[in-house]
Amino acid sequence: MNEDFKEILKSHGLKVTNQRIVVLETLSRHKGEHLTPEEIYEIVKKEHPEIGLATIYRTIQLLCQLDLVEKVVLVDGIVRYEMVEKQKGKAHHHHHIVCLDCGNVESFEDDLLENLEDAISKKTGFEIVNHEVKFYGYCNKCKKKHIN
Amino acid sequence: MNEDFKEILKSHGLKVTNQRIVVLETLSRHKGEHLTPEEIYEIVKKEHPEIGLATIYRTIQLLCQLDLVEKVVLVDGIVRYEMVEKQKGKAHHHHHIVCLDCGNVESFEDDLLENLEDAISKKTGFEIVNHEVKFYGYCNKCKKKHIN
DNA sequence: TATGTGAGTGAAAGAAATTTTAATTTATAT
DNA sequence: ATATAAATTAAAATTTCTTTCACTCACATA
Repeated sequence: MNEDFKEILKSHGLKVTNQRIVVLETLSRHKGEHLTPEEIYEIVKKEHPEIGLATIYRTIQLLCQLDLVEKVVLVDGIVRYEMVEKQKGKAHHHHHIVCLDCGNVESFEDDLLENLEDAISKKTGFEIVNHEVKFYGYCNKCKKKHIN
Repeated sequence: MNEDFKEILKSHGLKVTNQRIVVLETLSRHKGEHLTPEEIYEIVKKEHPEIGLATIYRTIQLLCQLDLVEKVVLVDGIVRYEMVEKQKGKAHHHHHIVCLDCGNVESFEDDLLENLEDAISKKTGFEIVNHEVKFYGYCNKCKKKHIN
């Protein structure tokens, strides 16, 4: 999986640097979480204080372009990143559900909307290539607090 | 409709200031558009150069809290605002379709997802209060360019 | 295995977007 | 009319992200 990454970099004519490996490994150790660039920086800094914030920004941008990492922007406007989990080399479609109280972001899978694209496409004349769904609500923990 | 706004402000214990009226009227004259704070500022400045950018920011935040204006954040991370169009006092649910080429944002109505909330709710344990759907693609104009 | 070259990096400066501060003005209740 | 609390202005500060530039390192080639 680390070797795969090296291959991906090479096949794009990019250099295999320690910084890139460290950032990807960090995100890999935090699968399912949605981290801000600053948070990624703080985690990386513990083991590699020599890696600068600018490199974190450049690297996550690169990882996004390589489709290894996904950028997530919620209504709060805060930019977060999450590791793309691939199955058989293909990333599966997933969406986000956000707790309005604790801010926790969970992912869930969904194929229900694929056929909706056609309908919207006909209606609007757009050629649709992607879609994004976010649900906002209260998670199990916060739901209880919320009632009181 | 202007009077309505004054009433809303008063009923929330807020003062009816010229700046607030100007900002709301400006957004009202640009229904269906999705403007950045800076764009709103530029439009307002033409008629009212004395109104500062900070006031624009504060006012649109206020208008959001009053549910008169909706904040829209796309994957580009740029924050835009649009006037909420109400029918019989109730805002109807709508979503966005974004052209990846020209950046144009269109709104469209949708009630197809209402029942989806229940399904997702059961699946995740979240109490869902809202959802947001964005489609990304190429609009009619750009579609043609895109093929070539 | 040594070496040249350009891609990548780090630190700092720079931008861009938004918020805060503090002095002043204004809406509105009395 | 006047007091006063809220709102505004302009500037400074903050936050978030990007660019610059000198330096370093990965790696293709010899």
